[in-house]
Amino acid sequence: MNAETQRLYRLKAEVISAAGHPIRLAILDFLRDGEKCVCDIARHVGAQRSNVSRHLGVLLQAGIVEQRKDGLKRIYALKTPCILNFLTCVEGVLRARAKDARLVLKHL
Amino acid sequence: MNAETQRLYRLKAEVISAAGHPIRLAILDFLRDGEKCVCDIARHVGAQRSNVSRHLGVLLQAGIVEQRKDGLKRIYALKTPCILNFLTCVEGVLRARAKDARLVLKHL
DNA sequence: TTACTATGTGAGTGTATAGTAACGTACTCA
DNA sequence: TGAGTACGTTACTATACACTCACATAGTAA
Repeated sequence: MNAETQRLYRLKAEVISAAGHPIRLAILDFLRDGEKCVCDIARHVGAQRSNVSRHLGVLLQAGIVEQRKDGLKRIYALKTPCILNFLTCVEGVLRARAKDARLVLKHL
Repeated sequence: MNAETQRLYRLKAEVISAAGHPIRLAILDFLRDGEKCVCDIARHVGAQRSNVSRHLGVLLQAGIVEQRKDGLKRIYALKTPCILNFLTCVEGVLRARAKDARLVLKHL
């Protein structure tokens, strides 16, 4: 594996791990129905505003969301909604995990 | 957002962040063409075997890969190949990022 | 100007994660 | 039985990350 390939994996990992946090996931799911301001997002996910602001910064830098100013507010929106499709696959993983867990229980 | 929803986001984030590491991403990409043993994987990604073994443990626990024994070797395979579809979306994100970067450069 | 609102950011702390080296285990073959 | 191979695991250090508090900034409205 050459350096260029490694660099690409690093960039991809950056994007993926930006989505791999409970709060950021909740944010992405919330943005599914349209753009929102930080205050709404913070209220919805139930976290402190400064913390949410940081998480939004991570998503913004990863290129998953985009931002625009509207007076006092900053409005965030999904930039690449295909991220949400991925959640379907993740749910599949969780379902398979749950099934395995049930099988283990059965054989105790 | 209630506790159950939060728990679900935590579980999903666990799966996603399991994929969000350069080496683990390289492993998943390598498993695309079929099951492999740890020794082959370690050689391919160019990391220490013990390190690769840990990363495989993370992927295993997340339910993304599965494992079987074959004599001395442990063979790992993708359990939910839909994970790879996601990489297409991630590449889209990176392309958009690159495009933005070019635009910024143009206006310097 | 002053007060208020929405947001971002720096500093500090605690926790989680990555990587490595050394050791233990399980299997194979002579 | 003993040597060798393919792994996993433990213990350790270094680094990264999440969270909070306090403060800075920018717009708004009186």
